[in-house]
Amino acid sequence: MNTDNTKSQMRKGMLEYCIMLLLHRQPCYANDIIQRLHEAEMIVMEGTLYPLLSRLKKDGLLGYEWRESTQGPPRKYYTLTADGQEALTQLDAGWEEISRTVNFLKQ
Amino acid sequence: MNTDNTKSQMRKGMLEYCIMLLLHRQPCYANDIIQRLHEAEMIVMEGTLYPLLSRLKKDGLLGYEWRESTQGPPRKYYTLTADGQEALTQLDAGWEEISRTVNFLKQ
DNA sequence: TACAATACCTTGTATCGCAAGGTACTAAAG
DNA sequence: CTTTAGTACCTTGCGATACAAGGTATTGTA
Repeated sequence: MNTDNTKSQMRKGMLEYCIMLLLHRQPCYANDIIQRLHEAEMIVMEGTLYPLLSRLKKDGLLGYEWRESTQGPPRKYYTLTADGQEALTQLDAGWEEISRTVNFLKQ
Repeated sequence: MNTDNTKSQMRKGMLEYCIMLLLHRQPCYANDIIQRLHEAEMIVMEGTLYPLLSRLKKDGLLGYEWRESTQGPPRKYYTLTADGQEALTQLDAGWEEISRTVNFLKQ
């Protein structure tokens, strides 16, 4: 079997939650997010992250501001909006529910 | 925002894991699975479950046997194969990893 | 024989993660 | 001034999945 694929599927949707958890603490730009999630043992690809950030921005959950960089082009620093905070609260509940379900099934 | 969709996405892939956790304990047929997962607060649709069971069967993770029913047509009772047990162990590790990641990000 | 209940399965749609590739800006080297 | 390397942002095409809706087959009862 290809458990890698299944594990990848298990991460689906979790990414959105993890990114919002991250931005809840501090503004980040794309490479920040990739690196910090990597430290948390969650691998994210660029091709996954950018469309996700754009979607959350479009849904009003994220905002961003441009900041200059000393070593290259300017960066988009994303932050949680008020709606984003509220959505995060609901996703916290969703995570708790999944967690309860798994622990219940595992006994 | 539509957090329902996000929650649905968060469950993606988890379903496979939860079903295997369930079958690890006892053989079940489709409606058993739907009902037991419902008790564990995880909603599954028929149109989701049947293709998933077929796929796991095809991958050699599940086997099944027909059993007569006193109230209707016979039922397919699915069980975990040896390969399925092994895959379940790997998925346990995957779940632990995700769980660690989320808890790390939540501090 | 007709009908309802149960059980299994298929098709079409939307969404997502990912690999690959592309564009634009900055700074340093020639 | 031009070229090159590095950084940052974004898009396209593909495979996989959950779900809604609809279909088929078997059983028992009226």
